[in-house]
Order: sequence, then C-alpha cells, then structure tokens
Amino acid sequence: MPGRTAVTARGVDAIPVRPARIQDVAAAAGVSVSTVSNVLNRPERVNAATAERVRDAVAALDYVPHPGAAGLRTGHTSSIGLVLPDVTNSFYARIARGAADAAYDHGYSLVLCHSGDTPEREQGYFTMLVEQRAVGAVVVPLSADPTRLTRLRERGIPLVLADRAMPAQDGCSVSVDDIAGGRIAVLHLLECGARDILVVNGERSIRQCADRYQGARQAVRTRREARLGQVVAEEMTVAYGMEIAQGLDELPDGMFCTNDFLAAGLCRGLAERGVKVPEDVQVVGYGDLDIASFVGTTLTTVRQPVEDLGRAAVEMLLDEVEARAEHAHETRVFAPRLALRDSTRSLPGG
Amino acid sequence: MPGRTAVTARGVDAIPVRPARIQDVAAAAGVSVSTVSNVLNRPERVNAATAERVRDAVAALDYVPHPGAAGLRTGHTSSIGLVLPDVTNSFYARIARGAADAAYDHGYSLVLCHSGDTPEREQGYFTMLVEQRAVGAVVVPLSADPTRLTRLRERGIPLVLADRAMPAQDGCSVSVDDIAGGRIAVLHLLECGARDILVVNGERSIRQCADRYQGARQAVRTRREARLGQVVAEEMTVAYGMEIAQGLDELPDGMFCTNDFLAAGLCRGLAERGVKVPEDVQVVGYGDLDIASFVGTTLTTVRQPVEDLGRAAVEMLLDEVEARAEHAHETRVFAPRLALRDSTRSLPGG
DNA sequence: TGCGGGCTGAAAAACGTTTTACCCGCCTTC
DNA sequence: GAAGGCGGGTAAAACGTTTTTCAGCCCGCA
Repeated sequence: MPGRTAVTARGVDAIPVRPARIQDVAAAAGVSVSTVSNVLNRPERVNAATAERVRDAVAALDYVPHPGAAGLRTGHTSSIGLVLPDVTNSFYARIARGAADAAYDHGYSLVLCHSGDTPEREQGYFTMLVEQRAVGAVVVPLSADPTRLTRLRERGIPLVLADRAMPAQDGCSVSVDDIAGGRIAVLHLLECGARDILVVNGERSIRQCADRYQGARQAVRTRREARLGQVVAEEMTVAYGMEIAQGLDELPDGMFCTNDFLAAGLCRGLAERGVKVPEDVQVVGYGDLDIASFVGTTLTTVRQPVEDLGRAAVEMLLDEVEARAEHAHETRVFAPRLALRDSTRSLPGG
Repeated sequence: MPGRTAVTARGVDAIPVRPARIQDVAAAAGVSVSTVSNVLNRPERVNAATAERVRDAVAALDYVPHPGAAGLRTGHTSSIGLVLPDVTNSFYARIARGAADAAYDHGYSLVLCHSGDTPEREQGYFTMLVEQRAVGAVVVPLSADPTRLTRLRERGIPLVLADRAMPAQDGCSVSVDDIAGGRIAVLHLLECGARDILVVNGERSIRQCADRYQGARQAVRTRREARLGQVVAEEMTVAYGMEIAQGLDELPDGMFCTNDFLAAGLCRGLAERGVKVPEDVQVVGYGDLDIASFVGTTLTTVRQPVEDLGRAAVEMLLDEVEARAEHAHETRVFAPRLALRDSTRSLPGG
C-alpha cells in the first residue's frame, strides 16, 4: 500500500500522493518508457497518434518529469544563481526582478543568494552553487577582488557580473554607464541655466562615484563659462546630505548629488536654511530610488534601467551556457536616462 | 582524455573540469563507495582512521556530492520556493531577506518566484515548484482564493502563507497583527494630545486596511472625548495622499495614514496648504518604508518586523517538512512597533 | 575450541530519467 | 522479387547517489 496518510494535530493531512513516474505513463499509454521520453523531448520522432495517446496519459496522471533524474542523465540542471549583497536595496531588487523575469521566460529557476555584505557568506553561496551544479550565476560581487570569482568559474560555473566590470576574457558583465549618467545630469543643469555647479559625491574610491564625477567634468567642459566643484560626503546617506547643505558657505546655482539619498538630505537641509529648490539652487539626483519623488519638491534624477541589467545578465549567461564554444564574452553597458521633475527648471533660463 | 577545452572568441577557456564523483573519492581513499557515503552522512558508523583518510581524499579532489543524484535516491531536494508578487516592493523584499537568511542557515536554497501580479505566472511558478520537487514553499498569494493553494498542497508541496491568513487546518501562516498596528498608531496620537482623529485609509476590501481601521476604533474607544473619522483613498499612493490633504475641509488634530505613501503625500499636501506638522496636525504613517524618513518632516510610523516574518515562515516550513507527522500547523502573528519621529509630538500635550 | 555478537566495511539494488543502439515491418526502387 | 531505407518503436545502459543486506573479523565467553 503506497498511500500513507500523515496525521497532524488537526487531523488527516492531504494524501502525499507519490508523483507519477515516466513508467506509469508508459504503462497507461501502452508504450515503452523511451517512447514517452521521446514524445516529451523530441516530438518529431514519434507518430502523431501515439504521441497523442501519450500526452493524454501524461495529463491523466498529472505527470511531471523529475528534473533531478533528468539532470543526472543529461548533466545539467536548470537553476541559475543570483547572488546579491542585499535584496532589500532597491537597486539590487530591481536587478532581481529583471533576472527573475528572464529566468522564468527561459524556463530556468533562480536561486536567491543574499550575501549580506559578508564575504564568508558570499563564499558559502558560491560553494552551494557548485554543489547544486547550477548552470551559472549572475553576481554582484562584494569586493573587486576577482580571485574568488575566477575560482568559481574554474569550477565550471559561468558567471555574469552585474554592476561591476570584469576583464573581458573572464566573462560577461553588465553595467550602467555612470560616466554618461554624470554627464547627462550636469548637461541638464547647464541647460537649465546653472553655471556654478557643485557635485555632492561619495568616496572617490567607489568606481561609480568616480565615474559620475568624470561625466560631470566632461559636461562642464562643453561650456567655458561654467565651473565645477566637488564636495565628498563620508557616507551617501540622507544625514550627510543634510549636513552638507548646512555646511555650504556660498551657494552654487546647480548641484548634482551622486545618489538620491544625498539629494534628499540635501534638499531637506536647503529647505531648512530657507534656500528654495529650484528657484535658488537646482538639484539633480542619481538612481531614481523610490524616494526620489518624496523629498519636499520632487527630484529630477538619473534613472537607470536596472531591470534591463538583470534581464540581460541572465540572458547572456544562458547564451554562454547553451552556445558554449561559440559564445563570445561581452560587457554590455546600459545608458541611463534623465527623469525630469521639479528640482530643476526644465526650460533653459539665464 | 576527459579534459576538453572550449575555445571562445577570446582564447582558451578555463578547463571545464568534470567534478569528482564519489567513486573517485573511494578509489583515492582505497575504500568502497558506500564507506565514503557513510563517512559523509553517518560518520558514527565508520572508524575514525578510515574516516580521516576519506576526508582527506574528499578535500584533495574537491569532491562535492551531487544533490540531484542524492535527491533521486532519498526523494527529497533541498530547495524551497519563495513566491512573491514583487521583489521590488520593500515589504516583500524584506520578507525575502528574512527567508533567505533562514534558508541559508538551514542549508536550503531559496528559489525566487516573482509572480508579478499575474495569476498565470503565479500558477506557472507553482507547477515549476512541483516539477522541481521543491520541499515546500513560502508564498504571498496574489488572491485570497485558496483553491490553487490547496491544489499545490495536495501535490505534496507544503505551504506557509505570508501576510495572509489561512484556515489553520490547511497549513501555517505568518503575518503582522494589523489590528494591533492600527491601535498603537492611534493610541500614540491620543497620547500626544490629538482628539479629533482622521484615518486616511485604502479600500476597505483590503484586509490590512480594514484591520488597521478596526484597531484605530479600538484605540479611540478608550477615550470618550475622542472622535474618529475616516476618508478612503482610491489608491494608496503619494498622489492620493496629496489630494486628500488638499481636499480637507476642516482639519483634524491627528491623522493616521494606513501606509507610508499616503502619509508622505499627505504631509506634502499639508505643507503646501501651509499646515504645519506636527504643530497643527500630527501624523502617523504605517509600514516604515525607506521613505518614512524622507518626507519634509520625518514620519512617525508603525514598523513591522517583516524580516522576522520571512525567517519564521521558512522555519515553520522546515519544521513541517522535517517533523512531518508531529508537526502542528500554526498561524503566527507578529506585533508591530511604533517608530517615533518628528511628525508627532511625543510628549503629551493639550 | 567453538560460538554469538559487535564493528567495519563492501556489494548491490534502487531512484527516474535520457539516449544509444537496435529491431521490425513497410515502402521504394531497381 | 529482392535490396535497401526509413519511420516508428523498444531494450538497456548509463548518470551519481543512498541504503539495505550481508560478509568478514576479532573479541569475549562458555
């Protein structure tokens, strides 16, 4: 008697029906196991009538193939890893969404690895992925040091790096063009009439910050009468944004904050000093976090196509997995766009 | 020669070393396959010296067991599903974080299922989970209709519902106590001196909204001189919050918004009318989204222990999976807390 | 000396697929 | 009418584990 019943505190549980095997289907359809497998995997090989019969049996028995067994035979699974520092960060969450969409579309399943800012745990997930024979992984690495990454790759797990470049010979990567982002942000300020521009930046050692500043410089060079300054915040938080607003001696007429937390704090700090945005100072943020529309005046900001990043990452990964030899590594860079809102005067002024 | 080399556009790839099998380990250690398996799974059965030898071989060969093969034999995998409407929503993201943490701690892997508000896709993930023989799933269902959920359960996938209750005999669930949340929010307003309180709510058909309002009513009943009103917004967004602020005829002295988007919009709208928070009106939000600290004045709000929700969900799931017969379904309710900030006057006033 | 029994360890049978051979008629083509 | 090909199907061998069963060995005890 195969049908056990489990009793819980509340009574008889649902019968844990043992799922049908391919054998059962074969028996029901009156064909051999291999025929069933064929109609499932290479339908063109089998007569339409028998195929029909088999499919009926499949439906009748609720048969679903056992991917573990299949993977055992074929050597590949259909799960891909997504390792992120923190799902809760909206940037990474959006990557996750894009990745999940793409994985779903291609019939893969995405295993969520929350490395949570600790390298040990990231490493733990890496080994978990090789244990599971994941077909590959999209990773936003914690550190720039690539040795752990290449080790993973050597263990047979292809990688796509997100939001961090990788030496091209080692694999694909996707990222947003932060230089362009900085450029369009400041170009916009210039178009809005600002000439004395201050960049509120994070630590220069952060690649994104350096790039965004570099973009800002490029933009300013297009106008000889324009000036660019920079102030760097210890951390890119609302609190530091406020502090910077309070500490300003002379006001610029345009400010570019390299992330939206800084921008939000800055706006609040300016408001407390009685400085009006955008009348007195125009402000552009970066990132278009959800918060960008919640500061006192809604925030013009640089919007990044983060979902596309995630989606592209798993698609490039799958290309590598499926094409193998023909695959050429690619580092794909997405262009950010400006989201116009109230913290700048969109019509060119002075 | 087993070592193929794949050539990409960039040159010779890393050798796709075929992972060591248990056989290889056995050979290297000079023991049988079963002994290796034993030292890995039931170390007490095997002599310390041989175990040592085996472990050395394991280390030397970088051997990791193939979970597909193991699962084939044992009948269970070690992956659990997490199906959410949208990872990008910070509430769900926090559930995901808690769930990921717990899954990691217990050695399970979490497959991320982004149902994205479409029931077909949710269903698609459900069948994917039964295909994969997932050991169970934590789900935030799209609809209150339980038939699809019970079908999943009948297919042998135990479920834990998050943020939505479930008939206890059908399984576990975790949620936050929204009645308590509404109560503490309004009690706080009362303590701060507010007497004429207006609830800015969402559609009453949403369980959370109804509950939070009910909690508010309970709170108000504790003071006979207090009055409670309600206005419902079509959608719980910043825009509607602003609109409501603008449409108010007479101002209450305390307002409770049933989510932080509404609260943020409300505060902005009030500011535009020249109404000061908290001097003229005190405001309490709900949810403690990241945004709660970004409205003009920081927002007192009800904070939910969402990560705990996620963590508890997978732990209850694993209990059911592992204990089986002894497991008693449980619906666990978490208490929200108040996060005091500037939009209320914390010292009791008038 | 013989025997029961505790320890170790091994052989072998599953688990549910996929896939490689191969077989059997039937049709086509000389 | 025979040879060859082909469509349609099957048997059986993997894939890498876990686990049951069993065999050997050494010990103590009678």
